[in-house]
Amino acid sequence: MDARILTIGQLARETGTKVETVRFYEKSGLLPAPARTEGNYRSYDRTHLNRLSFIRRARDLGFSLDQVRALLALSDDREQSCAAVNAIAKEHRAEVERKIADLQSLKKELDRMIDHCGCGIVADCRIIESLSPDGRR
Amino acid sequence: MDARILTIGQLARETGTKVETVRFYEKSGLLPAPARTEGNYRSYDRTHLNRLSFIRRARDLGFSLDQVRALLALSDDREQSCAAVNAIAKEHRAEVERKIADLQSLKKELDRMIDHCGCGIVADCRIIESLSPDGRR
DNA sequence: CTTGACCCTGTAGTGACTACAGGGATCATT
DNA sequence: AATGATCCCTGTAGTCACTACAGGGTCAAG
Repeated sequence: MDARILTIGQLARETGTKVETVRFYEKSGLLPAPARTEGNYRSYDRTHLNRLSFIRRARDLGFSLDQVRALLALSDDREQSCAAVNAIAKEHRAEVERKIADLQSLKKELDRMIDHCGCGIVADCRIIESLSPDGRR
Repeated sequence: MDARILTIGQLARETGTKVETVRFYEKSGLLPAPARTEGNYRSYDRTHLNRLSFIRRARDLGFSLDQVRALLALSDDREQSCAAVNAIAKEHRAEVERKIADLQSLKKELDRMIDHCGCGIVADCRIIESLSPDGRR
């Protein structure tokens, strides 16, 4: 067992996290509260480092904190079927796909607005016009 | 001038907005505070209806409230050049493009994870593995 | 001892809403 | 006039995932 002990600042730096965020995760129940030094400093070991890395990785992939929470619980039970893991990941992927579709549709509308803007004065502005009810203001 | 007067509920329904959101926009300074009835109900006219429609439309297109605020100010000055309007819209479009690219990259990673998941038990789960530091837990 | 960096807890803010709570107003019906 | 349903009011707090202080303590090096 790696006996390396880390302060919160060290843990944060190693995982590309802010100190405040680490404390937030602890408060949120995602990261277990660590032992403390005599000076009341948090004292992290490799277990915490691994867990925080997992959390950050999942967050970077856009999983919500609740999804991360569920994934962590699942990953703690190694004999469990990974069907639930799969389901979470697939639902998340579906959501990402929806967001992409929404944004692409949105971009098309913005393209239309911008490409039709002759850019003279506001009174003749096609962007303002298309934001206005009935294109009449 | 259309003399039609609307309550907040009517205004909200006509613009697909929640009553609370209308009050929020008023508090945020986006929508001017309307006259009041003797019973202290808000009393909206067509000007407000037009303005709220503009706000909703811009919000639907993903403009931030500050961007909407700027667009409203620009649209109130009809002799002004619409270069500033154009700039706001283009910046927003660029942001949407960035988001799309991010999400597409993210989706690729999720695809990779999910497609490699044999889905047996957690100990062999490729999703959990790819979330874990060094793929070793 | 001093200094600078880090740590602690608690609180509040971000952006854009959203949801109460408690109480008043309005309208239609009886 | 009473009643019930619906709407309105203000104020407060919550959502999500952080983020940024404020005020004070700890640690290590000089």
